[in-house]
Amino acid sequence: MKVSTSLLPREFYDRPTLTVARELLGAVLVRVEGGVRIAGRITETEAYVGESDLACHARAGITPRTQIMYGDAGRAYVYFNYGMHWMLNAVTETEGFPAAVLIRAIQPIEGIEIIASRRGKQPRSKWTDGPAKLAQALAIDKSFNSVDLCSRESGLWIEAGERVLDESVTIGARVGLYTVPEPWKSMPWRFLVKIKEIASSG
DNA sequence: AGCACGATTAACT
DNA sequence: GTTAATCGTGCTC
Repeated sequence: MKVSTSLLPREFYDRPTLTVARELLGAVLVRVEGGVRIAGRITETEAYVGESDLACHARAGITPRTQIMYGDAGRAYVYFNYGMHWMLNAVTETEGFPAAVLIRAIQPIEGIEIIASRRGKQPRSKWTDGPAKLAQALAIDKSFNSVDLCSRESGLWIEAGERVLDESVTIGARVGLYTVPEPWKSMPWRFLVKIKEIASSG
């Protein structure tokens, strides 16, 4: 096992959001809870870019909820949805420009027992294959909003992982945007590692 | 102060 | 394929 630090630096996030969303595939989301590591390889992301993107929460401008997206890159934007689900995003781009990458799915690597205890009612393949599922598996909630993902202090960060080849990546329209108008609804800003790759590597 | 809605999931048919 | 669950947020009154 790799022991040396491979924490993704702030410069990684301070780039165009689509680039960050693409390159986060294969990176490792890490959560330390009571000294125990829970980690997973990121397999699906979506980009939400600026006030003009009507699917992005920042379409409403700066509010108490969205101000984190206007801040420095590399922080976590965690918000509540549908009355019961937490979603984890990584803030991207230069301070002042609101954008973030939604982390939609991971492939469990470490802390399997803990993930199983939280998600065990479901088949293993469904433990962390949705944004709210991985948040539940890693015990991520409102208390993680605005924490710095470029530091290990908060117990939540992202490490560099194996590079995912373009031929293993599927790009498509973001999902769940039922009432978002075109062209935003169909923007190909969703990135996922092909199922075949997930199955063969895990 | 009140209200409609949502970057979803799980349990139905 | 359909739908209920459930509450923070932002907009309207």
